[in-house]
Amino acid sequence: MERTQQLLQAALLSLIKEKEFDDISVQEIIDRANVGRATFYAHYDNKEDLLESGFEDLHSKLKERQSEARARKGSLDEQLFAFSQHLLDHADEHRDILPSMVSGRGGALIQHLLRHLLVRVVREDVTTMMPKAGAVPREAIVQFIAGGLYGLMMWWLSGKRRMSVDELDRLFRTLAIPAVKAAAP
Amino acid sequence: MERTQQLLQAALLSLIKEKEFDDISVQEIIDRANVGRATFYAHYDNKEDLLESGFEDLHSKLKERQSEARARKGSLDEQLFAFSQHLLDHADEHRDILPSMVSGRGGALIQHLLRHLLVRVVREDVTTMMPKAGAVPREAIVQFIAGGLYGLMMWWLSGKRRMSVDELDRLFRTLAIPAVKAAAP
Amino acid sequence: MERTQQLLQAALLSLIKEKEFDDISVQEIIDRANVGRATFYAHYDNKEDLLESGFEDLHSKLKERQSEARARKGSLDEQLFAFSQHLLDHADEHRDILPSMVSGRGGALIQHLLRHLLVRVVREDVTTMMPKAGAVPREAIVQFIAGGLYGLMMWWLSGKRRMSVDELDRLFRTLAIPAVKAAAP
Amino acid sequence: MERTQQLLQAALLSLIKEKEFDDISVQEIIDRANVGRATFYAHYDNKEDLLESGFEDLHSKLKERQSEARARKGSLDEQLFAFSQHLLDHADEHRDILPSMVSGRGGALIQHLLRHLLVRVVREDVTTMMPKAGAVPREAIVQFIAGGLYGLMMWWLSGKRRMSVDELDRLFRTLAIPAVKAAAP
DNA sequence: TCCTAAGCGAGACGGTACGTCTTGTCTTCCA
DNA sequence: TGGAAGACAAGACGTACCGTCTCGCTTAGGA
Repeated sequence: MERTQQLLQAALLSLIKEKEFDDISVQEIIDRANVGRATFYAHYDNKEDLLESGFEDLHSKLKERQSEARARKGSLDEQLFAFSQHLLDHADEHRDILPSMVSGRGGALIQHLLRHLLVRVVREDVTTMMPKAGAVPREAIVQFIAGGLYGLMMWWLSGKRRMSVDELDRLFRTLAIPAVKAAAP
Repeated sequence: MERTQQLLQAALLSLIKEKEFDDISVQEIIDRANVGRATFYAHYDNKEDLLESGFEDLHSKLKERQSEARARKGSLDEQLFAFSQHLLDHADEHRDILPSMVSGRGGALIQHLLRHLLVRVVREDVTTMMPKAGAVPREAIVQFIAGGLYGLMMWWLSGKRRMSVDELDRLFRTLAIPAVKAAAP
Repeated sequence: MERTQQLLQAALLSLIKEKEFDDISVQEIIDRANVGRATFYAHYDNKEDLLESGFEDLHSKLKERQSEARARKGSLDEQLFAFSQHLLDHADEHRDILPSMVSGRGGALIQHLLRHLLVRVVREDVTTMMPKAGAVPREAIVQFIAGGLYGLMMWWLSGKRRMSVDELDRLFRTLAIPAVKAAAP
Repeated sequence: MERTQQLLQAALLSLIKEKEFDDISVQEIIDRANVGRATFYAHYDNKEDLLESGFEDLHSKLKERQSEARARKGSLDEQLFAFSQHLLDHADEHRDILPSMVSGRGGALIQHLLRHLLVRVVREDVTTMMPKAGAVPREAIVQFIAGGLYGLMMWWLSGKRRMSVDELDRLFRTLAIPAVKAAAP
């Protein structure tokens, strides 16, 4: 990745920890990244585009780990949703982005992108693990599970009570695996 | 509800079918509603506030129907998530808002509000039907189910293939009820 | 004249005494005038337009005095170029704009506008005083005299040696009146 | 003169016939000249500098012809302003630059440079022909005559009616020589 | 013949101003 | 007296251009 793009990504990330995404201006981003305005627009269409590209990078990283996990042996239940550990770890690390996400005003886009990311990751998992469709369309399962996981994550991250990554992972599997089994026996 | 507020709500609704929420300016809303600028700001803080108030109204309506449904006898499975029919009906009616929602740019806030609405509705249901918490925190179930329903709805509404309200309702229950049962036996 | 326009005119005038016209940004003008950016552009196309409007106002004022002067009796020589006194007085008052005019960079436009102003004023005078054209086209006389006056003024204003308005006026008439007489006997 | 400088001069000249000077960007100049950006700035400070250098070259050329003309015998009236023929010829050749000069916006700088050129040329002439100052300061005469000539030229060049170089030259002398005589008998 | 150095094209970059747009406040004026 | 009309200050937006800078490529002269 280019130096400039890294600088911009980092600047946005650091700003997002301070205020809502909508309240961040392009000027602030480029000031913090020490980058010219034109340069910013040479790389990204607007700040939304910059944010999106960050999620894109995360997606690539997750996808990679996913294949690695699948390469390792294990029971079906273990292989299913093997990405969740890495994902939740990552989320845990970036907990301080949370304030920017809870509010509907500035966080809406971030939430949308996160959900979109989850859908794609879950889809890749479900597609691989359950090659043939059952009574319930596979995409319906994907959307349900991804949505459920998203709900859990938002609740977990914004919860006052501290819950470990493992605990949440277990919760997720407790809820998700029966749903999958019921839909595709 | 006041005449002015109705005019504004209607104007926004009609505009939302034409373009994304973010691309709608206050000026356009008040022009279409034949309302003065100052009057708009007398009733709402900003256009987000106006949008939110629409969801608030919807919530009240759903809540009402929910209690009615619960008053009627029926199996536990029938009583659980009894709101889904009404909700999906409503969504089906407003299918034309969809284009405004799929895009991340302008639809993010609408999506956020819809999800928030679902969480509250599901929470009311789960709280009533399952008074005591089990191994899985009740709120986790709520968030998982609401998120899953949200995912299903987005998929259903934007799907090319036309699927009836009943069909989707059945899908939802197939996926959700096993999850709940697994979490709170 | 509107309050806003006056504020903007005054702000520009005051800035022009500090730096060259080209180095003044719209932002500086509106800051000093305590006016919003949009308001500026509602009244003027750009800063050049604002500058031009100032010269337009000056032209109106000069034209008025010109008719008054012509109403009074006097020899032909006295009536010819009767505006010069007022004009030079005005220029003398705004001597501090000079630094902005000498440089070719920022002053070019101001000089152009001043010359244009002189042409119009001289034309009105010559047209009135010499109704019928001679061997030399009347417009040629106008352009020659206006250009000459312009040259004299620039020299006078930027001259180190202080010369009174009256002295310059006499110089101008010494040079201009023979030229006119030679062209239109 | 270096090849690069010639290319740049030519590019600017050709562009100036198409649009106003202010609307020409450095990028356009170097594109047309097939020259790198850095190379441009190695030779000139900015596009104004490039334009100015063109006038500088013209000045040298005129000065040369001026001395030649003075070397030839002739009446005083013939020797005075002997440069005018060559100057007007040159202007006539470059008539197509005119549109760029009439507008105040982009033409202001060109006009300024032209006037500056005329002042210098006239000054050299007057200084040589009238060594001792009279009642009217010699510089005042220079400025008046140069300004007048400038006015005449602008009128001539932008006039719809086609007038020959000789005709204009005669007009100029008709107006200028009496003025000089009146000032310095 | 090789090698260094200068001159140049290409173009990325930080910076700045532009003119447009929308926001939320405030004032005016009409019904 | 309430609300439509709209003027306004504030400020972000995306675009355009500037002048600086760093790359390689080319080309010519000296070793």
